[in-house]
Amino acid sequence: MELKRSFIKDLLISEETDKQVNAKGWVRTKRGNKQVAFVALNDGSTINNIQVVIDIANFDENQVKDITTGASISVNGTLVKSMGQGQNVEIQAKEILVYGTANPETYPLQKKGHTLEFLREIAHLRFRTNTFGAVFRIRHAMAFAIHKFFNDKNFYYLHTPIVTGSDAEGAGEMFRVSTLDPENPPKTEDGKIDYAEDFFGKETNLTVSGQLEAELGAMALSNVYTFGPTFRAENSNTPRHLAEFWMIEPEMAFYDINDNMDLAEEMLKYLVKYALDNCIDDLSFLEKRLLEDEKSKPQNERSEMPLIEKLQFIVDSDFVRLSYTEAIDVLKNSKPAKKGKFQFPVEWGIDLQSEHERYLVEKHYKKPVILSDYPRDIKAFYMKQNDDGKTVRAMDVLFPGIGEIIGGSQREEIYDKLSSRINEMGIPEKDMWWYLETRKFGTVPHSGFGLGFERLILFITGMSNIRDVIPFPRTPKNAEF
RNA sequence: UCCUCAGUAGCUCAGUUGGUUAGAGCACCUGACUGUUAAUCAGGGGGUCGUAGGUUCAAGUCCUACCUGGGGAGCCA
Repeated sequence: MELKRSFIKDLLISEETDKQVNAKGWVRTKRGNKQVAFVALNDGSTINNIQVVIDIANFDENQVKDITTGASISVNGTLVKSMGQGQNVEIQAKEILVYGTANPETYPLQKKGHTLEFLREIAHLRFRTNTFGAVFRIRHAMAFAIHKFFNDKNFYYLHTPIVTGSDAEGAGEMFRVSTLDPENPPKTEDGKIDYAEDFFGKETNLTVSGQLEAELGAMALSNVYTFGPTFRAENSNTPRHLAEFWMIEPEMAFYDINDNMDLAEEMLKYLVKYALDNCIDDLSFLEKRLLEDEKSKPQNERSEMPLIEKLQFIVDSDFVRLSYTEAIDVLKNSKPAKKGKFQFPVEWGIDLQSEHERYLVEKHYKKPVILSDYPRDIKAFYMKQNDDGKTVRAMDVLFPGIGEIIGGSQREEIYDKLSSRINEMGIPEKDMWWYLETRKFGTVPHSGFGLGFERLILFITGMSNIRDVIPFPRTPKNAEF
C-alpha cells in the first residue's frame, strides 16, 4: 500500500510512534559504519532534519552507496523513539527509493560551512542550506503577513503596472522596455529614435514605483496597497541595493502625516511580531549563525543584542519621532559634530548622510527613529507643502543597521500647489494629466509610504547583504540564473 | 561611479627579503570501526597560483591594464 507522504516538520513533533510513515526529501549527510547508516533528511518544511536509520543488512549495497549528500530519496519506515541523543524520533527504514543521485565528487555543497559569497555563485543550490532555507521560509512568512495585515485593516491589494510610460517621478534611472531592433531602430526626420514606432507607441520603462497609480486607486477605494517588483537601473554597488527588488506601497485617503507614521510603526511591529510568533526555529538558527559569524569581528562591530532580543525590542519600544529641524539640532550638538568627526558637516538644508542617520538611530536614541518635515528642496514634487514655505510633510523610518527602511509622505492634494511644484521642477505637465485630475475631481488629503521588502527581510533575518535575502539577485553586471 | 582590500586544490586559507618538486584543514576515494550527531582513525588522488601583458638569470611573490568578489561612500527602498 502506498503511504501518504508526511512533511518532516510534522513527523518531528508527532506523538504517534511505531507507526508506518513515508518521508521524501534531500540527504544532508550520511554517517555510520558497515552495519548501520544514519541519514539526515530534509524536505524544506523545517530547518530540522529527520534521522533515517538504515540497517545495511536489509538493503542492497549499491543502493546504500547511492544515498549520498544531495541525493533525493523517498523512505518508507517506522517512526520510532530515537535510541541515540540529539533527536526525539527517527525513521527506521524499511524501503528506500532513490529518485536522483548526487555525485559526491562534483556536488558542491558540503556539511561544513560555506561562505555566503560562494553560495551566491550556486544560487540554484543554496536553498538546500540551513541558512537559505531559513531566510526564504521567513521571506514567505513576511509576504503572507503583509497581505494579512492589510486585509485585516480593509486595504485592497492593487496591481499597478510593471511597464510604465510615466517617467516623471524621478525615483531613479530606469530600464527601457522596447521591441525596436537595437541594430537598426526607426528614426525620426531629425535623426532621433522614433518611439512612435515602438510597441506601445511611446517610450516605456520598467516601473520604479507604483505610488502614483496607487494614489489613483486610493481616491475611490480609500485604502490600497501595492506589493510587487520594482526596478532601478542605478549603478549602485552596495549590500543594501538591488536593481530588481520588491516594494510594499500603501496609500490611504483621509490620512495625514501622523496617521501615516502610526500605520508605518504599527505595520513594522506587526511584521516583526509575526516572525517571532511563526518562525522561531529559523530565527534561532539565524541568531546562532550570526553570533558565530561575529566572533571573528572586533567588539565594536558586533551587534548590540542577539537577533531575537533585537526583534523583541522593536516590538516593545515606541519609535522616536522628531522633525528634520530637531534632528539637525541634535546632530549639531552631538559629540562627533563638535569633535569634527562627521565627514559631511551638518547644516539645515542638507540631505542627511548615512553617518548622520546612524548616529541618531544607533548612538543617540538607540531605537527606530521616524524623521519628518524635511526641507522641500531635497524631496519629491508630490509631497505636501507645510505652511512655513520651507518644508514638506515627508517621513522616513530609520532602522538600526539598515538605515532608511520606509520613506513616505502626505501627498499634496491641492491642485494649484501641485501644479506649480511640477512646473518648478521642470516636469512636463502634459505627462501628468491623469495624476493632476485626481486633484480636480473630489480631491482629499491622503498619505502613503514605501517599504523595501528586502530591507525588511535583512533586518528580520540579521543577514548583512541584500543579495542573500532574494532568491536570484539582480545587480549591476549580474543577471545569472 | 569613487575609495579600499582580496582572488593559490571542490571549499576555507598559509606561502618569509623574488630562488629547488607550491602546503594545511575540510571535502572526495579506499580501508578499519555494532548507534552516529560537523562521527572517529589510517592511507590515497587532486593545482595553467583570476585574465593578459611586462621587469628579471629566476615571478604565487614586483609593475601595468582588465575581470570578479568583499568592506566603505554616493544614489535610494
